[in-house]
Amino acid sequence: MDNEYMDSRQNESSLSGTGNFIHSLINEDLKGELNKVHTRFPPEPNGYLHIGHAKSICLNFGLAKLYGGKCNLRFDDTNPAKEDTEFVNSIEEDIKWLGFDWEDRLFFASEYFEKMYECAVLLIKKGKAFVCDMTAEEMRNARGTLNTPGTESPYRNRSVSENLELFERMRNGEFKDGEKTLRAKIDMSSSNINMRDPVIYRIAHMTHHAAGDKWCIYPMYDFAHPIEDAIEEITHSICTMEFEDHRPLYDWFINEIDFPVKPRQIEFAKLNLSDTIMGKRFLRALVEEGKVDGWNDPRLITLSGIRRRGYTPESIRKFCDMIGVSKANSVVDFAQLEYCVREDLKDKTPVVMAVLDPIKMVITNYPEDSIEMLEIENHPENEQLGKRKVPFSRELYIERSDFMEEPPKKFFRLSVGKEVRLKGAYIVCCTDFVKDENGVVTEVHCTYDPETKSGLNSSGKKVKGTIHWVSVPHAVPVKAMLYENLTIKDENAENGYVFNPNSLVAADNCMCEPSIKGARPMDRFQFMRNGYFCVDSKHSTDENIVFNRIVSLKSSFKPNI
RNA sequence: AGGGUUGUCGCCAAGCGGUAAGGCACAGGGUUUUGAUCCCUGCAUUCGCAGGUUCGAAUCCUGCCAGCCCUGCCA
Repeated sequence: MDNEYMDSRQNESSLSGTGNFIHSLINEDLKGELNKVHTRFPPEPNGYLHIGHAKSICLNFGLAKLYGGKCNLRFDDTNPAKEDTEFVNSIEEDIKWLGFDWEDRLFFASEYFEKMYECAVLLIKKGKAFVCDMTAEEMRNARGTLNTPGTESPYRNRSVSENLELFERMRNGEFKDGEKTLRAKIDMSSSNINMRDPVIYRIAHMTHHAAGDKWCIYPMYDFAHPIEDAIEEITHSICTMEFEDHRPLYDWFINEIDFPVKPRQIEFAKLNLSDTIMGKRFLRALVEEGKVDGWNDPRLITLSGIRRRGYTPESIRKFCDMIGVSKANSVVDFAQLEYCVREDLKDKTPVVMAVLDPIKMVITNYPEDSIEMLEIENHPENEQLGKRKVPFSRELYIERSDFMEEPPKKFFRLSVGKEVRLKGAYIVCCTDFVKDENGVVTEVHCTYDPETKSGLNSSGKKVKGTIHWVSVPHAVPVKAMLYENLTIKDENAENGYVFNPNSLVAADNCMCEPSIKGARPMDRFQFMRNGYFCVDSKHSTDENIVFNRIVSLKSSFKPNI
């Protein structure tokens, strides 16, 4: 490696802040024989990607970028029972959306089946693998336990030629599923159960999503993965902690098959998010029971769900960057993810006024038929976002929560006798209000001060609160989907959580200023004081716009004090 | 006859024998026509616990303790 390369690498490294333990390992490797970094993201196409996968994607592609190397996308499709082309498509889409590019390096483990078969034959010839006739149950019983050694298979000492013949017959479909397996011959008394003569090939008469019916024997992960890595000349094979015990096996195959390049497996802790379940089984159940709106329900932490919710790829990358990489199993606070979207959205998202829970405000001293078109900036700081005209009239919708009959101290909004500014318009003073027979406030009456017009305030009046509003005759009704945690804690539940039936609240009467007309799916807005919203890509139409709340705004307002 | 691995602030996380970075959260204060943003300020005399080595230990040694993973023909 030349010095120039080293220098640029270190500069990049220092730019990205403090490193993690994987950087240290790679740096050490680079001081030795190794002169390149080549990683891979190897999903099994058996489901949808979630934010935990994003961590791995950012790690693998990020490492490649940092070290001027490459990262492959490889589908680890060695088990036809679980895999489907539908998932390879969604996975590719999710990775692209996240902003990563595998260029021309899209691979499938199934492309290597012939090579893997040859490797198995090689092991047999070396006397390091044998065909076993034990049933799954027999094998389980012979495996021993965590505290006791296993016992050797009675078929362990078959001759090389018999093993060769039997293995070929396995491939030719002469045996039924489960009738025979190919096993590595290692050590039945190893304290590492993965080393107790693990199965490396099983029989499965099944159509493979990519290979079709070409094969009826399929390699196991432990055997296939090191071979896949070696074929692609992966230098650092990064996986999650639960594979730590498999590393000796990984190395065993690499050494026995004697690949010229020796990829190194490194394990890191997978992501856990507070109050969130990543498990496929849990998610699948919600989808199948119809409790959520498909795999891309905006409450789900699948990448497709999070995307539909309105999270940006930048925010996910920032998040993955921020949480770091270590071996300690940990739970990241969801607030950290929310911080990342707000951070990404705050400077580039136009602000509009929308009232989630409207009550009518009547400005009693404002002329009946008058309409003013007020010019309001689209963003308080980012002038590039321009301005827009917003109609103002005698009757407005305001947020129900912006009026209180009996306000607590430090309530900066409306109550009788109190003043607020209507954003971009006038300061109004509440004079009285109307209640229905149930005691529910239905209307708030105010008077406005013409001297206080936005930008032209000659009254010298200052007011503590500014609220948003929408002109009644111009209001565009929209639907706003407000989300809470998908799950709630329940000690009796299998994984400590159950579905939260209140995780979705639809604000059906949401009233929006007319500039919202024409909003397209995936357009994002800040609804002033209410949070960031994104036009739903599934249900929104030109006539009936549906919004998902991505995240609320932070608030230091403490009611009830 | 178990093995592997982890333990640094409420939550992430640097730290690699020279006297505890940073972010999130939280709390105060300032600016503000979003109770937002922005800007200050505060937030671990201590690193799972107990010993030891050392002038000096979160870092090295010994012994405990706790969490997580492993007995699929899943990945």
